[in-house]
Amino acid sequence: MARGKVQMKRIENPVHRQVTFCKRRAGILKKAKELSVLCDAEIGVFIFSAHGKLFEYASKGDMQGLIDRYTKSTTGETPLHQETEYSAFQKDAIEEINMLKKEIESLQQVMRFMFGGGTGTMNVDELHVQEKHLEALIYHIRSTKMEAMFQEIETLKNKEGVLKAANSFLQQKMHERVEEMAADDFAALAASVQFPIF
Amino acid sequence: MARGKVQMKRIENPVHRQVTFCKRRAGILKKAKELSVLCDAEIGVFIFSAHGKLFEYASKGDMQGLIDRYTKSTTGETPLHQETEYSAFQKDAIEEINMLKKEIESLQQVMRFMFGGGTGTMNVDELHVQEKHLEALIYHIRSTKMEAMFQEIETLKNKEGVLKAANSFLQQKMHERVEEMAADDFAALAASVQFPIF
DNA sequence: AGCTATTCATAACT
DNA sequence: TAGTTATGAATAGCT
Repeated sequence: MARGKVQMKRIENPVHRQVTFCKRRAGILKKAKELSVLCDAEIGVFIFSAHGKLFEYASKGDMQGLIDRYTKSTTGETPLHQETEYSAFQKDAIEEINMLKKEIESLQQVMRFMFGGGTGTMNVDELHVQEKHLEALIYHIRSTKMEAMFQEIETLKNKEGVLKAANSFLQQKMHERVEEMAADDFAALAASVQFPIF
Repeated sequence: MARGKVQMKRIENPVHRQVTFCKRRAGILKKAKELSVLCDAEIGVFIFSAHGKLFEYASKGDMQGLIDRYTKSTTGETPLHQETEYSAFQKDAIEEINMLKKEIESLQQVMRFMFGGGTGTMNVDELHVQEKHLEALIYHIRSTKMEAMFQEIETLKNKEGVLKAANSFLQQKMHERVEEMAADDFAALAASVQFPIF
C-alpha cells in the first residue's frame, strides 16, 4: 500500500515477510475490534504465524463462546446458506479456477499458434483473433515494462540523490583541505623570506 | 476514515451501521486473505452480524481445522473434531486448482523455453525482448492474414466469374425460352383466331 | 522501531 | 442498492 504496490503472493524475503506479518496482523486485529464496536457485531479472529505462534481477537473476549456459536451455526441449522450463497472459500476457489482457466486458454492459444503448423491452417477470422490476442499480450507486456522502467528510474533517482550528497560533501572537504594547504604554504613562504619584500 | 473521523462507538443510525458493517466486513475478509497469502500464515475469521448472520474466512477453506488447531494450542487438549474433513466441493476445488496450476506451469515452461524468459519476474530488458518477440509474431500474423485475405479475394473473384458466367448462361436461356414461348403464344394465338383480324 | 510517500479503505454523498 | 469522491488509515520501503 505504500511506496509501491504489493504483489499478492508470498513475500519471499523472510525479514520482509516477518515485518509485514507483524504490521498487518496488528491492522487486522484493530479492524476486527472496530467492526465489533461500530456495528454491534461479534467477531472472532485467530492467526497462526508460519512458525505456529497464535494471535487472536474475540469481540467479547470469549473465543470459545464464539467457536461454539460458529459450530452450532454451521453444523446445526443453516443448510440454506449452502444453497443460496457460497462461502468465502468457495467464492475464492471459483474465482481462482476461472482465472487459471483463462490463463491456460491464453497460453494455449499462443502455443497453438506457435506449434499448430504456424498459420497454415487458419482462416482470416482465426488469424484476426490471434492478432488481437497478441496485441493484448503486447499491451500487457508494455505496461509491465513501463512499470518496471518507472521503478528502475525511481531507484536510479534515489541513487543519484545519494551520490550527489556524497559528492558535495567531498567537494566541501576538498575545498577546506585546499584552503588549509594554501595557508600552510603561505606560512612556509613567509618563513623562507629573509627580508621585507615590500 | 473518510470525510470525517469516525468515533469509536456503536453507530446509532441503523442504516449507516448496516452499510458500514458490509463495507468493513468485506475489508477485513480481504485483509485476512492478504495476510495469509503474503505472510504464509493461517488465519480464521468469523463474523456474526447483529442479526446473527454468519460470515467467515479461513485461510485454507478449512475453518474446522483451524478451530481444532486453536483449541489444541490454547488448551493443549485434543479437540472434539479430530478428523478434518473437506466437503466434496472443497476437495474438487482443491484438486482442480492444483491440476490447473500444474498445467499452467508446464505451459509456462514451454513458453520460457520458446521465448527464453518467464512472464512473472522479468526485468526491463527481458520484457523488452518479449515485446520484440511478440511484435515479430504480430508482424508475421499480419502478413499471413493479408495473404489469406488476398487468397480469399481471389477465390471470391473466381466465384464471381463462375457465377457471372452461369448468370449470363441462364439469361441467355431465359431469353431463348421467352422468345420460344412468345413464338408458341403467337402460334397459339394465330391458331385461335378464326378470322382475319386485319 | 520509527518515518514518510503511497496506496488503500471507506464515510458521506448521489 | 450500487457507484463516486474526498479524506483518513494502513503500510512498504527505508533508515
